[in-house]
Amino acid sequence: MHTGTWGFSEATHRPASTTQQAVEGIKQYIRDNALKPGDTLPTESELCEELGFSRSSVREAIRILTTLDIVDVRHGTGTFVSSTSLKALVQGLIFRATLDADDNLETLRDVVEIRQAIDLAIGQEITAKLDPSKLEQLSIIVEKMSAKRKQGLNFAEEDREFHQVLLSEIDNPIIRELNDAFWQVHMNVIPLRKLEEPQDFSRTVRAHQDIVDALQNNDLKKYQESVLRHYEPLLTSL
Amino acid sequence: MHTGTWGFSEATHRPASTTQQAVEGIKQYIRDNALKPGDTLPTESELCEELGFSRSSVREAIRILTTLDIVDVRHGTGTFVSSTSLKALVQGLIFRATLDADDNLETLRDVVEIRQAIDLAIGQEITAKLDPSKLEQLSIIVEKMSAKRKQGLNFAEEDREFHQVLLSEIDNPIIRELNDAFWQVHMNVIPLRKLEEPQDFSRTVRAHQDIVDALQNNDLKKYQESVLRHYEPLLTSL
DNA sequence: GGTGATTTGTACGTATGTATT
DNA sequence: GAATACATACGTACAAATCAC
Repeated sequence: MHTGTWGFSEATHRPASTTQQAVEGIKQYIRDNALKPGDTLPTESELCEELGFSRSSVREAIRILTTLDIVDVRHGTGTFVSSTSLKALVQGLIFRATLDADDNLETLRDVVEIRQAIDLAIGQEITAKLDPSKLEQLSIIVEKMSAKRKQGLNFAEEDREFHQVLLSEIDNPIIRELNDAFWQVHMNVIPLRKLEEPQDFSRTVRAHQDIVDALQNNDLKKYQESVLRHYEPLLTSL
Repeated sequence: MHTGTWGFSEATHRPASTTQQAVEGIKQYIRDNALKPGDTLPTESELCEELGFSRSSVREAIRILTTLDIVDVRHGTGTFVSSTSLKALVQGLIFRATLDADDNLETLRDVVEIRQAIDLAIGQEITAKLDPSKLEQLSIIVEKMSAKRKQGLNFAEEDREFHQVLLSEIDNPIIRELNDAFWQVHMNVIPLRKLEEPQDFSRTVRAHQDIVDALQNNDLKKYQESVLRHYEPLLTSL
């Protein structure tokens, strides 16, 4: 039983649409020519000739591949191979979260729970690969966060950077991308809700500091407690 | 600083393309009319009027939303709201895996590692929500797996079902979907590689039985050991 | 079962906006 | 600024699938 790319078991073996054929054709072109991220693809008209499909079909195929972040189109310049990311996951989850934004916030809570689960799951690898220079980086970021908070400024970028540096020692790139993807979803959904209380910001900064401290002591248990404390104010408010 | 849906900080505030406007328009239409999965959207021509864009732009927008599994298009019938899934994540990761299929299998290893991490992370919730009827279901599935293995048959569907039932008690739907998404990626990528050895299949069946046993004893530690054993043959071969 | 109406799918032509040289 | 190459947008026509009558 072959189930195709989507994992369905399509009983009806309908011939793939022209657009889908074009999608597969372009994917195959990338593989055959071993194109790397940043490499240019043929122009739309060239792709039309190459694949034997009309402009419309090729364009719709390119839209699909753009959405999956497999290619990157720059107006007036050309089409390029993209370093595939989890952009589509982010978009899909943000839309889902905005659907029920008015009456409940389940999706946001789910997202935060997963961020917490990821941070907990990587605890062992993180503490094992302790790197003094990374710890130094983390400390500096927390200081910046603290400074911004005292000025009443938003420290979202520092927050993102903190978690990225924290994950930078993790071998598995997909975990790193999932981590950032859920961070993006989280931050895009938060504005739809009422803002956090000021005391929560203060607690958040302290929680980041706790994580650094735990890592400095190479203390897995304390790390996990700090992670739980980091997300606690959010989860209880949801 | 507003960063838009993608989390970028676009310095150049270029006006969104017509296609992107159409995407947002259709999303907004779904929200405004509180459409639920399965509900029909206006026809393409009606959407063109409603949004004021040409058919091509609306079509490309629909392609994007189809890729994100936000809408579902049926030829000759109409366009429907879809229950958003992680289909796009699956497609993107499968493509990534096929890129380096010939020389290495990093992506497959990364995917298996994440499956393992998810199964480990849910251990506490799983063992806490022990349900005899679910355990019964799991036992039956393992028996089916065992029977199929002895006949030399593929038991992928039973494997999928096992992990779905295992996760069915988890509250967080996104975790359930992630679990299934990574299962799909895993199974779609496996055929690109050499088949597993027969003794691995036997070990896999036993590992599933071990998981059921651990849950029957409500033994978290044994559950985690079983999960590790479940993925071990795969990870070492990668 | 067949026919026509409806809806999406494909093709092509033309004009316009955009970036590079 | 001009020329070129490219993507973007729109409109129209027809093909293919589906459904109701």
